[in-house]
Amino acid sequence: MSTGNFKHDLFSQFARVAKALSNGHRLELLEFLAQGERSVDALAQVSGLTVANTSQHLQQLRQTGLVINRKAGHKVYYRLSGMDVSALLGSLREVAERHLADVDRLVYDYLKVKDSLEPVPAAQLLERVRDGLVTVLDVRPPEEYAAGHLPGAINIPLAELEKQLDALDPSQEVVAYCRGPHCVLAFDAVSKLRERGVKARRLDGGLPEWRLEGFPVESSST
Amino acid sequence: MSTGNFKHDLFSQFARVAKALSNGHRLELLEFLAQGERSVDALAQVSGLTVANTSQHLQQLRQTGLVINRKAGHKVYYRLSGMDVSALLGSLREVAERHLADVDRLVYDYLKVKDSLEPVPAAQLLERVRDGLVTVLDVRPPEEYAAGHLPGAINIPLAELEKQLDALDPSQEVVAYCRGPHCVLAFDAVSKLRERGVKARRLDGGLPEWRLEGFPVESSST
DNA sequence: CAATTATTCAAGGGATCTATTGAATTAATG
DNA sequence: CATTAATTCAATAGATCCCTTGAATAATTG
Repeated sequence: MSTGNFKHDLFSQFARVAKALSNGHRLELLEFLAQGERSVDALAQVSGLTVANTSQHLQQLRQTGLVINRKAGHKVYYRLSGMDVSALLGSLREVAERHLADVDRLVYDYLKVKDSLEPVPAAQLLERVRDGLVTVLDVRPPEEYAAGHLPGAINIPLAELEKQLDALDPSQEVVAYCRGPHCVLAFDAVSKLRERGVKARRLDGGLPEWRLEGFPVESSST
Repeated sequence: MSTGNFKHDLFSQFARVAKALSNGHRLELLEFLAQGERSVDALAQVSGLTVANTSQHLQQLRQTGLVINRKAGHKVYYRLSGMDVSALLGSLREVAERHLADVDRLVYDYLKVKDSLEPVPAAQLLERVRDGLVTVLDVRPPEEYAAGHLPGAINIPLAELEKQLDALDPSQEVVAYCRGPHCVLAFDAVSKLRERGVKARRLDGGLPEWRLEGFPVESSST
């Protein structure tokens, strides 16, 4: 009977994919890649890993089909192989948050205390942008903003926020977002804005989650 | 700055969950558990693993919150901790099938050749059952059927199928299902039925996927 | 063509994972 | 209360994973 072998082989393949996700550094790399395409050394910089180490992790991700790369000049650019990878990461995040007490506590301690308000659902934000009611604020680094952002969003990286407060219309509510549901940038931005008396909330999820819902994404790259 | 530590800790936790999924045997155990609650030795039997080994794998799954257990008599029964775990497994499956050439080939060689017809979507099956147009056939072992099955489905394990052909109304189309999208039982059942001249198709997905769509599940256990 | 930049390759030690074995718990049974 | 059944625990060897280091490969630049 080859059916036993088939099942075994199939599950082994699924396990390969899970194994690629079974390392914190690789998950972090994937979150960066979910913002857009990036070169190896750019990823090494933002993740704080050695270049060689980054390269090896990326190759593992590539061998399991989670990312693909292209060579341009003497740089190699990696990106997610599809939005289904973002969906998988979202599933993983959700299960971890729901069933691991450690995660729940971490999230509560570091994030929830900073923002007791409910985040704005993506669909609702879209409506309110159409009606001109809110300013959408992207607090990620400019490279990530350039690679893709919410339509009409303005980009003020967190570090610049205090200096550029006047770029915001004080009569409008601000909705801030960054890389994903657990990215601290948007939490910090919202809390800073509120201290300055600006009405601010967080988007529910970051750019990858917005994309996954099928909403339009603007790109500055020409 | 504690934000770096927070991110690191968080991704490490996500990685723990992925690590629990990074072994073929554990994935197989999870697929069995997605059918319903089962004891350790029942799982050891169907998976072909040692009892001690099965127990250790189950404990790893438990430590990452993917399964929970309850003690009854001197048996311990494990089950999935939630349907989000089924959803995560589905995501993993989908990504693997879409991006790993090996999986695509495996599935094609072992399954697609057996059933060139498109499977029936769950929603469509529900309609046709209401109209009394189809016989729903559950080809899993009786324990799994007892733990939960599609409303009105009859249970004929694959091995019994030839003997019990007369239990099927020959004028009706049969829709067969089993444990999931890659479970061979339903594929084999459909092909056997067609050889006997019975009009047969497969359900798209198994019981866990049916549940995930929010459709009703019947249970024989009293 | 030599020098530089970005990435990959190769080898190593230390840690972690897996399956096996046999003993230890725990709860039911006679 | 001794016995049995189901599960877990503990210890072990072999495999795999992770990071570091230093060299090798390509593509670009002067």
